[in-house]
Amino acid sequence: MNSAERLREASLQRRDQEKQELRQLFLDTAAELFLEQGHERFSLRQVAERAGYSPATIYHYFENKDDLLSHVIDEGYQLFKKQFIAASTSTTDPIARLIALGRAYIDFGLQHPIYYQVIFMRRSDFLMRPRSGEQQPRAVTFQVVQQAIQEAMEAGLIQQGDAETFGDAFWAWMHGLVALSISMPMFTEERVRQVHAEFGRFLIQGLQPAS
Amino acid sequence: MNSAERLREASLQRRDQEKQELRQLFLDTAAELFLEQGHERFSLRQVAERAGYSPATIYHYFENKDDLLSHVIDEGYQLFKKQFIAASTSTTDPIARLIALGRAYIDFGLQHPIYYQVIFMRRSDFLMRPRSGEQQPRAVTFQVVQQAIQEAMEAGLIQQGDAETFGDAFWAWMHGLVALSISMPMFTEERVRQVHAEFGRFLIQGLQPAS
DNA sequence: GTTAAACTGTGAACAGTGTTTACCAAAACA
DNA sequence: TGTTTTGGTAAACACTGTTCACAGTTTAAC
Repeated sequence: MNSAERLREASLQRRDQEKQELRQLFLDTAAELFLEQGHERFSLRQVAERAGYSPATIYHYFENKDDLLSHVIDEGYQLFKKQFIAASTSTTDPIARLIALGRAYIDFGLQHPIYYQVIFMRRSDFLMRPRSGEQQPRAVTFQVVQQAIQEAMEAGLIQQGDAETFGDAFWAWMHGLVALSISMPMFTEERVRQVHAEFGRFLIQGLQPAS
Repeated sequence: MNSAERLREASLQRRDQEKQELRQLFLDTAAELFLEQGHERFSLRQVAERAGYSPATIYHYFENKDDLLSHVIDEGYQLFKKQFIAASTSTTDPIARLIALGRAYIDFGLQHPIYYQVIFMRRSDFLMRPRSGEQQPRAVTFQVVQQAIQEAMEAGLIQQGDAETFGDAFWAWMHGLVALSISMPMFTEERVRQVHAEFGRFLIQGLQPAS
């Protein structure tokens, strides 16, 4: 490889990096604006203005508004995934794991309501249509839950039954709490935690195997 | 009252009725369009066009888009209320009543997803801010639930506890099922009913008083 | 009966939105 | 040195909710 070729390659690389940097700038600005304004007010033109570019420029880096938004949402989902997986690996006891998963789920919803809202309430289609070869979210969020349930059943810690149905029930219960807290101002964080704690007992009690 | 006065009054009445009729036309057209297009696409200008009037005319009958929409939502809420109250009065047994209320709640959500979505997921503020002297929705939907819970507790049918917390848990559970079915296509009506039926048993079991 | 006031509806405009297209300057290539 | 590709943009299009000045009509007052 001669000098001219090396120069050419370096130039290409630099250009490519600059392109990636601008793309990242749009992504960061979009995420910032999205978390500031929420899903409803989030506007492409505002992203462009804040980033210091014309609205049309964004279309050279993203297909359209949905495309840009889906990447922002993905950041939120990765955050959720990380916290959820961390809770899953925090213990080996199936029951303790289920409790930890429930807590992690609710924690995420309460700490990142805007992300939660868009991921699980408004634009769930972004998660349902698998992106970049990944599996569906149901896989990661509820494979882990279902696995814990399965283990608990096999260990005789809870009643026998269909693990998938149990998993969906688990999801519905957690989602109900978080979604209500987001939609209804009266449903404060404190209230959610109290209902969750108090009623979790009855659930566990009802799930105990007949002795 | 002489002839001239009577004529004047009749004329006034006619004008007033025409005004009410046009207002109702806007309301009907809006409800129709809303149920057709959903909350996101619902547009004032489309309502105007379909009703055969200029967009500006609507502003003589409603404050703004939100005002018009809130009246549409109210129709949906009245429907919900009717079905919910009907379920409540269908039996005197507290446990049976709770089960009937749960079923009615889920039925409404599955049969009127667009109304449910806007009432309980997107624009809950419309219900929270009391309109036309009515009480808050929490009152009607969950007074009835709380009452049944209270009765069940007093009759010794379920464990003692805070009826409000029990009511919120009931709500969260039902809302979780319905909200997931609306957000996640995989959560079919069939699946919701199955999870509801299967898991209701465990809930009831867990709530049974220690014997 | 004439005049003034109130009512009813509208066209046009404003400030937004997402998106497309033609164009321009600068860089890369031949 | 042309020539071609690239990165960015202004302008336009088709929408949105909302406001406002302005008509035509109906009512009220003198």
